[in-house]
Amino acid sequence: MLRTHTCGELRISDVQKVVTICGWVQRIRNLGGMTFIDIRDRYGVTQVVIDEKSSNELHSIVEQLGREFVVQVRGEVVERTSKNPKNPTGEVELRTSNITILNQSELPPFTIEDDTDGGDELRMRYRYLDLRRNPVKNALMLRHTMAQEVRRYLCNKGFLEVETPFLIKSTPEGARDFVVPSRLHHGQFYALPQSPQTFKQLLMVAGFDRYFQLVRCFRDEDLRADRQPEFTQIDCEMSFVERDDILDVFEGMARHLFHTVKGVEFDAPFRRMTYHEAMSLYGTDKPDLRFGMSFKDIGAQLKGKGFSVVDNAEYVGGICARGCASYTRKQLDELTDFVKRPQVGASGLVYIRYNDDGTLKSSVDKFYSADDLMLVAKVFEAKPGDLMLILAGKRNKTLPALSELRLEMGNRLGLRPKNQFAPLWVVDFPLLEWDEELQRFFAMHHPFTSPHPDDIPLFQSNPAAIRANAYDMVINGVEVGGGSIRISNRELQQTMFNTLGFSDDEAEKQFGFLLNAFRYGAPPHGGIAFGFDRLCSLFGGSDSIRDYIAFPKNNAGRDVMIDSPSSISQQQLDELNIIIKE
RNA sequence: GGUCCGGUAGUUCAGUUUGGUUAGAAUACAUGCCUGUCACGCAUGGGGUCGCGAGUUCGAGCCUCGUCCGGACCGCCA
Repeated sequence: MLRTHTCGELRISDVQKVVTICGWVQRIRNLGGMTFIDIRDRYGVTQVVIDEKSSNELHSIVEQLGREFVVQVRGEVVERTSKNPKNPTGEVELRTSNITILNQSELPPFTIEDDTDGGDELRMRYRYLDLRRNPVKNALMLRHTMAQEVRRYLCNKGFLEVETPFLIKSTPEGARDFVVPSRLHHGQFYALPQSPQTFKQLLMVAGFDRYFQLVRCFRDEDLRADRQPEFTQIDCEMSFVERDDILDVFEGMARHLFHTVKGVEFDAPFRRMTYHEAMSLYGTDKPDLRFGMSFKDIGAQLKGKGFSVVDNAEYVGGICARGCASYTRKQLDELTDFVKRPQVGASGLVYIRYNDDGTLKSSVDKFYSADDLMLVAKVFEAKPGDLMLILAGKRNKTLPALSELRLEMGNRLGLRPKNQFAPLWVVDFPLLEWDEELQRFFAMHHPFTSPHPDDIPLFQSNPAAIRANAYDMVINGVEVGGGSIRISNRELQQTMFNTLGFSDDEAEKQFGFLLNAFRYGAPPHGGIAFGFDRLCSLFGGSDSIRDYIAFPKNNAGRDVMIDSPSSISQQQLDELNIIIKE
């Protein structure tokens, strides 16, 4: 070893030891008579001191040093005369007689500091330098810890980690596949898995009754701050279980992670909310329960008073923002502009202000008497000082818009602190979604999700009303995981495919391997998959998952460091029998 | 496929509203001074294809069009 200690471990108890450390030059402070050099590695920063009495040879080496030079420093650990309480190693320093330059460094394009001067693009291009910075390094360390704890918990519960193939076949439904041309089979292609869904079901048929995998998944769709084309799932499946068995095991996993990684405990069981309840109370299937402000339907109180926007609306609902009656005209206009943005899509905003003196003032006083408004205030259980915000319109447009408004008010009122966590299960999702454009049903979760047993007759009469035996874990408004009890019956699976518009032939061609497997004794099974990158960013208190991935891609799906994707040679194209269309 | 924002010193930005002398600041870097700094301090200095191309104009960092790159979002993401 070129070192005896890391840059993060020397303490006052090490005084008088002669040690050797290796690391990068963080900063040089030359005070004339004496020079301080901060040496950094993964573990911390240690100060090296060189004084006037040192040899000329040492001084000439120090003169050559620059930022990010890699050095080996040998010296005696001494107690500092002026200590730095901000640094864990700040009570000691290394009095050196010997510095070896292991490698020089060009001047890096941005400073390697917690608050760097580098912009996003530059830091992505020089990701290996960005990874030297504490915030990014700590994010990856958090990810490591979480991966370890996931494995420890699931291993203790008897889960077996099994790897599944990456070169598989393209299937319809769901996201766009990444595709890999086959050289050995002209005109044929592998696809990269969007998830190991069918393989983990086959593992259940194989009798591996508790499976998990920390696995890369690939989806060729446009990116967002919380979406990468390749991302990691904690993928799990269990046999001989019912829904609540799975919820119990994985609520346990979440608790284990919160306990070991964040020191956070939850006394009560995670709240369980039906999809229907989540939509009507919060306008979304992933409500942020760090704060209340749930929706109240006030159609009954407001309709029939001559205000056409409300009278013609399918849905009239609102939220009550406590203590916001003092909002100025400007603030109310901002909120109106907010809900009218195309991304939110409401046509306008009605407010009712409950003044401190007990009177009510609204933007629609023309249509409503004080008594009318008081009835609304009663529904909201509003008190003097509160502000009621109301939207009206089509139900499936207004609920999501009101959800956006609720989150915006939560942000404005500071009700969404990063270090508070509100987990819940959302259950009883619809099995199917009707696509107006294509005039067909799509599986809301995926085509292997089993319907609620009571709802199976509805396949004939009203498929849209079928509830799925599916569930999501939601934390702070983020869908961190989701799963379902699967169909393990060949006939029911075929009914499902038929409802989705597959002919028997097509189903056989696409999913024959699974249907065949179901001929040979498939156990009842179900599972769940967690978005590991999202889970990490949630634990780390960040909205972007990119910091939790060592080498992420930018928002156009490019890796700007290695410059991919890129062209390939004509020879490679020829081997693959591929012609690029101009 | 679409909408919006940005591209000026190594870096982060100002300057664009109203076209006009030598394009600024901070930081980084270099040199000098400084024996307890830890965002060291002080002084001095170097550093620019104003993303690229075309156009308008006597004159373009600034206006117009195109294009490339980056960021956020909508669609999309079972």
